[in-house]
Amino acid sequence: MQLQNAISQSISQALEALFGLTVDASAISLQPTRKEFAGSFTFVTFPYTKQAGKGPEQIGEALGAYLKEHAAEVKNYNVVKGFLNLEIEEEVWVRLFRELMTNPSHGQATDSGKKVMVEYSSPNTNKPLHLGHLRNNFLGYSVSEIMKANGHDVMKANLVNDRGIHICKSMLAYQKMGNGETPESSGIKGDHLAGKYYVLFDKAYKEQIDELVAQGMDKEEAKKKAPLILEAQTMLQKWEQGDEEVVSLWKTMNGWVYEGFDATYRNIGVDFDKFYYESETYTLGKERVEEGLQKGVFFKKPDGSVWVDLTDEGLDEKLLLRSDGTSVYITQDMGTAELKHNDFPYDQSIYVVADEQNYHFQVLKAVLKKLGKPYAEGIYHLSYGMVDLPSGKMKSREGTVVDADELVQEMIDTARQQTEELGKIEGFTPEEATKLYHTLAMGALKYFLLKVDPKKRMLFNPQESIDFRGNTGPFVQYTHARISAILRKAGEMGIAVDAASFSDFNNLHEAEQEVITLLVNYPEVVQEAGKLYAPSVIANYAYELAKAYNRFYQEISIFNETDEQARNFRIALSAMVARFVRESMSLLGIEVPERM
RNA sequence: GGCCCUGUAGUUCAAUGGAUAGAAUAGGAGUUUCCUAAACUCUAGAUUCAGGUUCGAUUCCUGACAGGGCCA
Repeated sequence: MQLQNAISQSISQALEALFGLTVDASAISLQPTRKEFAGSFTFVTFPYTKQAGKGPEQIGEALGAYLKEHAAEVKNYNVVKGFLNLEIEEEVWVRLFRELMTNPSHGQATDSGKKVMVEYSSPNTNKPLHLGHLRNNFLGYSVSEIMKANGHDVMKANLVNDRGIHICKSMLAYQKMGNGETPESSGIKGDHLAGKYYVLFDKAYKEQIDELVAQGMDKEEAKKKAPLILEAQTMLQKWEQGDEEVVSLWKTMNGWVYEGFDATYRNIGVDFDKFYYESETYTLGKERVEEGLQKGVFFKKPDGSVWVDLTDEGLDEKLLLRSDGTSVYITQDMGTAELKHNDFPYDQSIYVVADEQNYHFQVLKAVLKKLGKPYAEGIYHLSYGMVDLPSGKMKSREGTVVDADELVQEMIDTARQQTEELGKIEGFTPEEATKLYHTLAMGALKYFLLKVDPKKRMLFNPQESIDFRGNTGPFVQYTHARISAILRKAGEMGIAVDAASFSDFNNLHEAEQEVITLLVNYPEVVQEAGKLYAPSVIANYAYELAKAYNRFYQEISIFNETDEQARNFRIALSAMVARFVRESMSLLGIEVPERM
């Protein structure tokens, strides 16, 4: 921000004037002053002791005195050990506040000219979404919004895994046991219906295995020889040959699943600009293999399989094409990377995929680099950890999966219950109340999943995690609702929110100054979040802002203030907090209510 | 066996190499003639271990230990 730059400049000049040191202003780092000391910015003198030939405290004192004298922004200073704390003139804060008030694009970067593709969600069409998918979806959506705020042109893509043996399993079970059941006839949401048959398949398959083992067959062999799995494999072959009956069933069942996914996506508030289907892309990539062979960067083994040697990158040799000419996952991904780049010539391609695929993406990037693809450099794997339950890892086969739709519904029920207990729905129409419960439920859930560093495995405890107090989404939402009440009242009183209404105001409370500092900092936070692909940075910011405001709200009265300018300023300050709470939360995909 | 990720209060999470390691929750004590107490204030409590680099290490490096993942 400008203020920091100005101070860095002054420090640079001071170092030159006092000690004859030439230090570029951009190399001078300022940090926010810790709460227990007076001041807003802190300059650390230790790194300059040798060059200056003075002790840290001496340097601090000399710099502080010089800055107080020469830098208009600096009101006062104090030196603790080697830390120079600088206090800023109050009118500087008020001026900065007025500037951001009248700047509608504070926090929205100008067009960067860069294209960024974000692939996320990417579900299988054989079962409904679960808690892990929610982390993925929220991350993908939020990172997309953060990239937009950083001025990039963003395309959100979803690569649907709609083919393969897992779908055939559901289809086969449906053929055998479905009796023509449909989402309409059963009242079961399409994706859940497909999931039901996937589970049925697995159960029957297991029984067959047990039977074979009981007859004396080795377990591994039984897994391969069970009639059901053989049938499923036959079905996959038929699908690949375009068998009419199989393809028709596949289309029908996938159609149900898409309707189900659509409903879930709408409910959780995520969307996509483009869908890719693996059924359309799974044959791609073989041309890339051919290209690599011609360029001599891939090699063929005697059995005809194609490999790439990545040992120079610290990776292994990797299979790219089987000896029978069929492709593997990495082959397909090479193809889709090219396809995506043709569709949308990205500078950066972000893949939001779980961390079990870390190695896979290292390989993908390395292989594309070997092929000399310029877009390889822009590939970034946004890797995230599993969501664990208190009982351990989620396992679909053991029925310990937290279903996304059910979880959202539970959150909504909890929101309703809590709101009713607190007696907060007075004056709400039923529609407004329903909307509020949804907003709160999604706020709690999204915030909970996004406030944590994506890399980390996280624990989801259904009892403890659904909290509406403390460092949570609803806490931030509550702050917005409180401010909205203030703004409504100000409106009724005919007080307009504008900078002119407090033109002579200058006397800031500490709590007010803290809030302004946070507001002024918002664009940097957005930048930081973009650089790190980290919604958690935004979540922390929103929390800090809400917390700082609540302190102000508690300590300082607005409408009892007799000084009109001070009152107007506080209303304006409140309005700006509401604005940036709203903006930062929207980067997380979270809505904020007017009342709650 | 090789490679990758993660180890911080009882618990769930923070901390561009900087000060006395922050929050939340659970525990203890308070705040309502006043704009929404889903709030605020106070209190107690933690860096897995051993080396190294540095004026300074939760952070960087090496090695253990623990948890998780990937590749055969």
